Amino acid sequence: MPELPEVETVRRGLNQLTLHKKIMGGDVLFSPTIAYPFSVNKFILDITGSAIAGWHRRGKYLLAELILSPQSQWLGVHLRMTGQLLWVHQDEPLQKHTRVRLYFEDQQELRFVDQRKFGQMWCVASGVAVESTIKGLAKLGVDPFSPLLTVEYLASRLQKSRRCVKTALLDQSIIAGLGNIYADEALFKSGILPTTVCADLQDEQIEVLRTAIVEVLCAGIAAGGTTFSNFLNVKGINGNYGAEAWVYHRSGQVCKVCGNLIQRTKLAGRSSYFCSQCQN
DNA sequence: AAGTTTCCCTGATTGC
DNA sequence: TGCAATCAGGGAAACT
Repeated sequence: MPELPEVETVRRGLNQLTLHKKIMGGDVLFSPTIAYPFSVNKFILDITGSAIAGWHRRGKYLLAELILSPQSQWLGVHLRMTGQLLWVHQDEPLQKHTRVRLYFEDQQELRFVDQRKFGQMWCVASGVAVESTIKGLAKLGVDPFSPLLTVEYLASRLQKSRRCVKTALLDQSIIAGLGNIYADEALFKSGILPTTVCADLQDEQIEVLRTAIVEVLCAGIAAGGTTFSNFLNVKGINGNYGAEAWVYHRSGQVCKVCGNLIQRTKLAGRSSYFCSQCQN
């Protein structure tokens, strides 16, 4: 499940490998992957001939600036649960769940592989704001690495809410980029139970939580993403974060800090892992 | 209106 | 052994 660190890992890889490369054409093997424009043929037509000026990230969205002189447009990608972007030679045998192929010069290819078919791509026409085509972007809250993620901001978003803090952390309209793994890890590092009601959090706890969020995301990026969920970077290499997890996916195993057994509960339909001794 | 549930999907795992 | 039920989860839509 690609979260911010995994998406950031992919972004950096794409910026190393695809910069200034020109799209010569493409094939869509599963049309629902293309969210916009509604015609798959128009999508391929629109992007063909343009060159990649750079990859950006907003939350878990990837945005490539495409230059088709003198115009520039945007290619948006969301990996959702199982999406992968792989930079391969066109002769590379197709992966089982290949959904979209973008052909570049020199027989190179950017391949979108996505087992569960939740991933999406958009081509946003030049002169159009990306948020108006990629609706999810308009709803995103602050980036965890932005100076806008202050204790005051978090307090203002949390203090009125009766939701569990874990559920709030997964809400992309508050903080953009956290998912189930790093939310659990951040709560563990903060010593806060996932079931804690947002409104009950003290300012000191919010400060600890804010710091922990930034720390776990930085650790995830430094490790090149998590090993969970078939995550691969653009070169097809798995990340290293899994072995470092304090609580995620460790129910029944001993807490690395206190030796207690890690527990699991379900909040808003998502598994939450925690240590009832370290978190309270 | 805020908060919860459902849905989309496939492969691995669990249970009878 | 074999098949069916369950689980996994990002985000949007449908619901309460």
